[in-house]
Amino acid sequence: MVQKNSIDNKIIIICGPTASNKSALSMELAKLLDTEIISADSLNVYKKLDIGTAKPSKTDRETIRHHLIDVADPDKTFSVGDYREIALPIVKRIISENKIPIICGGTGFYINSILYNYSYGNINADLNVRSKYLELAKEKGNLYVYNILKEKDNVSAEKLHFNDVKRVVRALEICENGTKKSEIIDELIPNFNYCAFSIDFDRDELYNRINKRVDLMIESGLVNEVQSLIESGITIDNQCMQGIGYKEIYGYLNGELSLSEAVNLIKLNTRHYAKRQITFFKKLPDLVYLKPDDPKILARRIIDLL
RNA sequence: GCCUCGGUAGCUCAGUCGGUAGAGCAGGGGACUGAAAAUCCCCGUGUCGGUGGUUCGAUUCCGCCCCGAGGCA
Repeated sequence: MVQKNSIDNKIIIICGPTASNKSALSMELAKLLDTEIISADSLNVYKKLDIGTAKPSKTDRETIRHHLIDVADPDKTFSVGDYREIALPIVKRIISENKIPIICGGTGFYINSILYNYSYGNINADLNVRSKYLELAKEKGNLYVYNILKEKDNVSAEKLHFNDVKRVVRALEICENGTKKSEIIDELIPNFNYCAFSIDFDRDELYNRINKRVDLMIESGLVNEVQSLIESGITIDNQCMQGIGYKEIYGYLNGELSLSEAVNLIKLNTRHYAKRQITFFKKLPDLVYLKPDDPKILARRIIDLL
């Protein structure tokens, strides 16, 4: 066990692209620090999505307490707001027990919700507003909807591309509820004294790891997992089915793709996703990049750095 | 052996009536305030198979050669 010094408000963040060994590192670290892990992953929150989300194993979860895993049913929507509402109290509780919480995950958007007091306009998702504008965009084009936003909140519109329909619609959603997105002024000061780490694989190596991992998921029964989700009534319209690995296998089971086409697509989409994650995390201040190594060694190194 | 069609970006291909070339995909970079594994934006120099010839100038026309696909013997 490692001596705990002044850990006021201290948290550890293990982030970075998919397939970079974050979970293994967090496990080692949690063991050494005798603490708990808070997952920051937009699909780990869903029950029944295990293989395709590379969810931590039962054994790992019995050894170290994990949070924000299996907190939503697959037919439900889930948002950053939901995430923060559950995660923040847990982080605070662990700190109050004089331990250092470990946030581990690849969803930078979720990590930010813990780190900063984003208000998100304090407005919930409004499915009616969304579908209204989405349909309008389909009928009359993205630019048409964008121009509506321009009238209602020009400042926000200026910051968005007219094709970025989801963000345009979200901005309109905020308008419909009285405020303007551009009037949100959040002071972005970290809530915690954080140390953030990411394992920095060479791009080629990371992509190899991704390809192998996808093959492994298929071997482990991803197709069956998707099949049983479908049998339980989940469709492509459910939010969780937007997950990489799920939408492609859905396409295969639907007869739109051959299995090998689906698998190749999963690999491709995962690579693209990893690249987006890398870009996102570049903006996290003071992120420490670790050279790839055995998780136990990396965990030790992190403790030395604390 | 003869005939035909190909050989252009990592891949699939377009194109230049002769003035050294451009799409999609891959790949790279970026954005990100309640869908984020989502959504969106930007980035294209490559002995135009090789070699001779014609020409002010050839990837483009002509000859020969090499490679691939098909056809006839």
